[in-house]
Amino acid sequence: MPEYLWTVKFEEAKALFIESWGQLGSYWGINRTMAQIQALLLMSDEPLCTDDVMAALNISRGNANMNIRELIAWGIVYKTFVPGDRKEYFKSEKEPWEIAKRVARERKKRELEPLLHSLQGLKSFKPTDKKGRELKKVSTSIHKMAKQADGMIEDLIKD
Amino acid sequence: MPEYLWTVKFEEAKALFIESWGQLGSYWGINRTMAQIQALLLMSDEPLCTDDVMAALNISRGNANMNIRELIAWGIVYKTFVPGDRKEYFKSEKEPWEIAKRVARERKKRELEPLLHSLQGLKSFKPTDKKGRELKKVSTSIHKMAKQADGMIEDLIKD
DNA sequence: ATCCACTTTCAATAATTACTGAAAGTTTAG
DNA sequence: CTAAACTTTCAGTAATTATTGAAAGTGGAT
Repeated sequence: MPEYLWTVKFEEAKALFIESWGQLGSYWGINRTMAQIQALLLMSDEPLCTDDVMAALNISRGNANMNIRELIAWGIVYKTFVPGDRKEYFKSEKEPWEIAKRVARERKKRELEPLLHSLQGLKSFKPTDKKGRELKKVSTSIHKMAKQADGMIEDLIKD
Repeated sequence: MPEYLWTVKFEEAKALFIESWGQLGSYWGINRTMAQIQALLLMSDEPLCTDDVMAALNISRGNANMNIRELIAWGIVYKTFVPGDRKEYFKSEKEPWEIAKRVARERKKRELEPLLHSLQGLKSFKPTDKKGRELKKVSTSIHKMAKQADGMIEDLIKD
């Protein structure tokens, strides 16, 4: 088989994968570039440096740097060092389940917990009329559901 | 207790609830206004019309109309009619679990299924070198995880 | 047919969010 | 110390997404 054939196929496959994963980013609640950087690292055997990422995805240094830091903050990308090189290199967590858990943990912290806190605040509201009772009822049942979801996620992500 | 006290408290409680639910919208993957309209309907005993929603949330007719239609498309808000009135009125599904299921179903359809389709396309990629094998490995394991997630959601949302 | 009471659409605009690139900051080697 | 190699920041800009409001559309009543 001539080399150009598999080469193209590999590039296609790679592009398709990065693109798909980027789209899925919205499902995770992370932005497209961040997801694409992660996809790139995910399929790369060796760690990549900032310039590699910039070149592969055609993005600026600032953008690359910011999103890589964010991925590190989410705990799904690690910093590594290549002997004899001063540059920082990055590699992705490769275990899908581990990635899913960390994303879930982070989103819980950023989104679910603040909601639980607000709903908690509603507990001190004492209804005195029909509308008040309705609000009370709804917020209580949502509070319960949110706590239940929180518990489910908690179970899911515990180490 | 003087009336202004509980009145203010009800308004505060209501605002807090709408605000929180709106923020949570991003967790669900729906936009802020849409989530707020839903919160408003959720805590209202009687169905509301477009003008009620516009007034309560200070939004334009077009915006209200669009987002209400979208909520209906997601299956979490219903159209109802008030006898002797030509206007359309809307009420929310009130059962939290039912809402959660419908949101999950819709997002699965819009986001997870397209990803599964893309990953399916990668199955025809036959790696011929190290990089290719790496991509193959990663995409296969993610395909598996996505299918597993799909199955979990499928179970969760089945009637 | 025409008016009225509503609903829908959509081009223009506003608000938000993401990205760039150059300048400032940091670290290491010599 | 200074220079070089690299990383971070951030004001400006671009791209995307949400919102407005007026005009067009719909359908029932007279």
